[in-house]
Amino acid sequence: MSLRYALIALLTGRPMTGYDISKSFSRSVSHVWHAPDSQIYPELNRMERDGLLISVEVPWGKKGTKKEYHVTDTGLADFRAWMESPLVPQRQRDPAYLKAAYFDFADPKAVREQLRQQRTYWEEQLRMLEGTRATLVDRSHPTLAARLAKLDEREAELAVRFKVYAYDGLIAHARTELAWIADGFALLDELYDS
Amino acid sequence: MSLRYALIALLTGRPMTGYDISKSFSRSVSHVWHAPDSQIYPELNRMERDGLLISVEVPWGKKGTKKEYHVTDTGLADFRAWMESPLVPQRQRDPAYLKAAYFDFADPKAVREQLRQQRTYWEEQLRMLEGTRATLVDRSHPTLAARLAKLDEREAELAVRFKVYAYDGLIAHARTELAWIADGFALLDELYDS
DNA sequence: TTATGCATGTAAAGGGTTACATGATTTT
DNA sequence: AAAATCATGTAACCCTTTACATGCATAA
Repeated sequence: MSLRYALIALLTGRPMTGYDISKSFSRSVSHVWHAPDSQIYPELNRMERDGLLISVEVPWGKKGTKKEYHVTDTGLADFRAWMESPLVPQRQRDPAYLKAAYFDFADPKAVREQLRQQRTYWEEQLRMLEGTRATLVDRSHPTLAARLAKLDEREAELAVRFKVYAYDGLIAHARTELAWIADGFALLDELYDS
Repeated sequence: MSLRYALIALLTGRPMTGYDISKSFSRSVSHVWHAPDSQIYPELNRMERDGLLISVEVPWGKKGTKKEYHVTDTGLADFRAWMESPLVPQRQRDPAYLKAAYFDFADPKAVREQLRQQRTYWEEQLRMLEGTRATLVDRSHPTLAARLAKLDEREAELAVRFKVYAYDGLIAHARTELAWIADGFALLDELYDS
């Protein structure tokens, strides 16, 4: 059910087409939420049916049109209600920890290779998160900038600070993963090499 | 697909019934993986059909029997293959970060209440994780103890160290969440109270 | 004898992934 | 003229959740 709130959140910045949203979801927004096209378009239709969004037909090229989605008052009220509802704790289901607990079943070389892949992945994540964080701080992030234009300075300050706060959480998480991976290499050295 | 490997992992410790597994999944094992009864029993049947497990009928009470599942050689080979296969990075989809990025849409009082709930949840998680970690270190953890009985000291050392390593990752994660939550309270104080 | 625990599921619905499908528009 | 981008989906499958269903065994 969170997909629909991720969509409303995005659309509070500016009206977008399904395609725009899809692109956002494969770029910086994907740090906070991800969904493929095939999930986005049907959900937008359901949300319009439920009155959370309205679509406006906008000309595209010579003959075509595209649908730009706007958040309705109902949609915004729904979003606020969700924002204030208690957060259901996520169940642990990360294969990385499951695998780590049973590393003794795998060849140490294969384990090292996996740790290297994980390290590369999280280093890249961290780099992107820090890059996006910087664009939030200097207010150059496109979606954020669009939203800030509609707000006064006090409101803009809040919007920016909370987004930076969310990114700080993601960055801390990435750094924790990297530290754990480094510990993994050290453990392998201790258990197998010496 | 990881559920089946979580099940094999558990069953390498000792043969179990679906009920035993279900109980493990709602106790300490849930830190690493979680699944409800309704997912476990059908999956065990599919795994037996696929030759990864065999079930042995064991008497239970006067008339009844229960099915104890054992990992087959095929199952173990499959598990090892999975252990050495590359880890697919998990897509980010945690509502906590999504919400945090839009805290300006919610009433500060409601936000504080959510942070309190999150803090309580993670404090409890941390307490449980540290408790379980201790039972791994002193080898009193029941499932681990059962497995260690079948291993020599060198193998036992590896099994224990990797499990502790996995828990260290989970503990670091919980601490990172708690630090982030504390930062959230500080941010609210700064933005709304002074 | 009543409550708790042990044992094993089915059914329906929701959410997510992967693959496929199609056509217009803009850029090179 | 070809390639990249914009635009909008459908279909099938898989995994997970929630709710329901049933009955025996053992301990208080």
